[in-house]
Amino acid sequence: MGKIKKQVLNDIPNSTPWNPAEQNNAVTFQYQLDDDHLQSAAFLARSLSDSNRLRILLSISGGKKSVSAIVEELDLSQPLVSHHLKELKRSLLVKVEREGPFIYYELSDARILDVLRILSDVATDLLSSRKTF
Amino acid sequence: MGKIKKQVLNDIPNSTPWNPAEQNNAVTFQYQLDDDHLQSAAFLARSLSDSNRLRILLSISGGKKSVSAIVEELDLSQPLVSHHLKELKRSLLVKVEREGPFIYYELSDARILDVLRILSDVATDLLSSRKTF
DNA sequence: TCAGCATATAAATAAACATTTATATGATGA
DNA sequence: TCATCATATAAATGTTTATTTATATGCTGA
Repeated sequence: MGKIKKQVLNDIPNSTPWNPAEQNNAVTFQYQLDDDHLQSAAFLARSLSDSNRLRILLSISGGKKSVSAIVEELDLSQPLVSHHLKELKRSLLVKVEREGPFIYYELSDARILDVLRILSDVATDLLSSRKTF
Repeated sequence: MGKIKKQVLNDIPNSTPWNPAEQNNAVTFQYQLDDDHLQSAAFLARSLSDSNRLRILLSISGGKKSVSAIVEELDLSQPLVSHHLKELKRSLLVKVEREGPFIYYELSDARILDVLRILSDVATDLLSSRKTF
């Protein structure tokens, strides 16, 4: 079954020293996640909490795309795509670039894909081993 | 007004097999993230989108804790903690265990901590040029 | 049985959110 | 300039959500 490669997590840049420890197939970090960090994480998680937004993010993860290209590819209405792009811009998850009448959007940090991969894996595992509930 | 059944993680279809073929060459992706997986990821992300819920998750990430212990530690009202724990249980992110009058909750998958770490790091980097979102 | 503690649930409220429909803004070429 | 395409914004709507207050349920010892 699919597990994300560990070196993806090891590649995470950070300025704090850390001691990884194995637990449940995950690298647990022992440096602190204070309330401010949790609030930032919650804010970004909120941006990732809509599946249409995730479809958009994935669509622009391989390179910049115009709004109309996204609209056609995902079969969503143009105002809806613009709305979600605005939200994603607010959370700095996309880079914007104008070229003539076109406006191009692009995923600003590829680690978001790692997050989505982990969440998807976790969901799969939780659903297959839900013996507890 | 027609009541719509609240979505639980189990409701999300996960029967689509992994596709070992690679098509997204931007990042080290091993499997396809199809719409079902994105929906699962969005569902879990939604559970992580509240900072009080993240504080609770972090609080029970090192081992099981009773509701009252969480309440005291985080200085939140008991109904609020119970409410959030119910949401976390709905998304299978916590394990529950009764012991006499006490009910213990525990993080069910440590990879969630990796997700929070990454999100926090990404937020820090994205915000490096400003103060808040 | 009852009292008391631990936890869950219900009800109410205000805010946030996703989506649709309609309209506005802005760039480009004729 | 005008017409048209690309995108953004506004308004409206129904839904979800976080939180508070109040009450109910469940367990245990006396």
